[in-house]
Amino acid sequence: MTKSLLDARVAAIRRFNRFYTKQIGALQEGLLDSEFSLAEARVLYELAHADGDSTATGIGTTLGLDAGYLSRLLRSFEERRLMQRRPSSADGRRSNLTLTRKGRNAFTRLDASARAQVATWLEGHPPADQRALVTAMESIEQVLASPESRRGDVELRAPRPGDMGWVIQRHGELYAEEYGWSEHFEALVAQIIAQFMHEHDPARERCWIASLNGTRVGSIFLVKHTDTVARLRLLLVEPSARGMGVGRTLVDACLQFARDAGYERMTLWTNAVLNAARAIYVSRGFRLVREEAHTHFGSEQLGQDWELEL
Amino acid sequence: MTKSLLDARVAAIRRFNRFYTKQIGALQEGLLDSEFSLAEARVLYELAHADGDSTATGIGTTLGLDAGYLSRLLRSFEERRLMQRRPSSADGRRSNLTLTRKGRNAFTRLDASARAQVATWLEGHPPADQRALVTAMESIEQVLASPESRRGDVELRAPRPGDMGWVIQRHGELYAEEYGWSEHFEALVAQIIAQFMHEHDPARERCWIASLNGTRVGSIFLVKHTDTVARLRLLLVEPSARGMGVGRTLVDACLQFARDAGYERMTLWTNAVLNAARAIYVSRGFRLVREEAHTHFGSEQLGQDWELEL
DNA sequence: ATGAATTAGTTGACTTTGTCAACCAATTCG
DNA sequence: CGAATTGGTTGACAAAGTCAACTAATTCAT
Repeated sequence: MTKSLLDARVAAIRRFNRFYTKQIGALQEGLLDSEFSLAEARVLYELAHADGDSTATGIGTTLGLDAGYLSRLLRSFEERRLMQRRPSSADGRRSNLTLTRKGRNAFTRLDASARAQVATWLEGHPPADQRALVTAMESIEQVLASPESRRGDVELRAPRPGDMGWVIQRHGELYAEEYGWSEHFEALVAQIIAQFMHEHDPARERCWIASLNGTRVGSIFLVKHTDTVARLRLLLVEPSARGMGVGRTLVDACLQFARDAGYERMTLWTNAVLNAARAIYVSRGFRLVREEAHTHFGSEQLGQDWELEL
Repeated sequence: MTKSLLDARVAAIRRFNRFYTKQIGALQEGLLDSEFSLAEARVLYELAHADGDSTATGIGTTLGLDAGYLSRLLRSFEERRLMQRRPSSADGRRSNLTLTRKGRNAFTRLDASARAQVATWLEGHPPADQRALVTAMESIEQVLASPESRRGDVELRAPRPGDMGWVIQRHGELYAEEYGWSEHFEALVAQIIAQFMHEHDPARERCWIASLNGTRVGSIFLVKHTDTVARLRLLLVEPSARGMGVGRTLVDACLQFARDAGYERMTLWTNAVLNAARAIYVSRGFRLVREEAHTHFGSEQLGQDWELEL
């Protein structure tokens, strides 16, 4: 990556941090007239959401609080009869922390008022902004969350409004960005999809959209080539979701469906530069049957026909 | 809006706030081994970026700091020879604050190390994630920034890779969401666009994409109906950009182009529910020439043909 | 099995950060 | 002109956070 691009991103992130520091400050003013400080409210939240099996150290590390500070904070909770400690049976040093009924009530009240405050604030923005906001926040969380926790399950589903356009859009953008392909490629994709939407036999032709945590991350189409030969088209996996087996899942869904629909063979056309896709085809038993150079998408490409007996 | 939708959004925002509170905490640990506290660093930033004409109260309100706290903080800056006060000529109560050379140097060092820290952190994420992150952050800022500051200029441009897919996608999503139209509408849009991409005469047919701060916010197409009659199609304005004259700008570009291209008349087909679009057509002199009910998109609609002598 | 190292948690001493009310002096408003 | 407001300072104080030293239970290495 170029230095200037990284610099620009760093600047954008620092700007956002400054901006959101103020934002969070504004939203947390509601705590001022509650009986809890910000740190207390955060701890209370953790206690309420891991009820029974939270320990002081656990809370300390998740919230990044100093052990000493937390210790005093917890003692004050105990003195206010909001929380109880039970010595851990497994480890004599540890205590298990549970909210008392009073503590749970206090949390419920606090939570409700915080929710109401955010709701009021949110209602001051037009619905379209609200949606944009939530989408953007979710995408930030997803990117920054640890790789383990972001491995939500990839789900395959039937297309919904906007999905077909998305497939065209992402094909156009990604192949232009990664391989420099011209607008003729996007035009070809649009042509294929318009044709598919206009008329397809749902019993023998189908499209799947892969989604991860509600975000579109991939697509694949199976269409009829002849009565006995199925054709796989438009396999796409978002860069952000690569290496998670999305492509394999999509191809396997196609194979399964093609077998069930009574096809005897599957064929597909791809290009030699697409290494990741080829690896999947090879692993599923496809064989390369023909290669032909072409320049349909603005540069010299090696088109390939692959086939598989079902 | 339904209650549950608002609730879900509120929950998402609160989750993000908790999440990002930790994130910011982690990123600010770099300050620990500098000579400045977080509050000091923020004030220093403000001083460096409004050099000469910043006042104590101004900084206090932008950063949300208590006047008393800030007063002491500024005195400590003065004692450390980082900053100077000059009494304001306009207002005897005020002082204008300027960083000394030493102060500017200190800021430069601090800024460089903060930037390096963010860069290191950012480089731990794949480029696709970085891009997603920056995009999402910019979109949050844009939504939450004051309405004045977000009125960047709307620009019209020729389509680029992904744009055509985007037009299809947003038509499909928006009309499904706002009017409950079926997938047949997206199919129609895909058909029109596939046709346009496959073959159009750039001298007499054209597409414009409206963009605001680099984000796509609208589209319009002008195609040949007959040699003397132009047809306007696929006028779309993102909800987030409505009320900013995007639609008018797009229609006017079409009218201008059609006149220059030698057309004598312009026609368009729309539906009665689309009030905002109709207002634009009326204001530009279009006349309603025919209405016809249809159910192409899943519900009873009143299709309308409009015309304008150029 | 045992001594060393680590971990969970506490405590005292301390700094930083932030709040509140009272106050002064210059400015603006009616 | 006097009252209200604004920019800024100060004292007193509370909240938030840091650091090092400590105890007791547990784990690890040999």
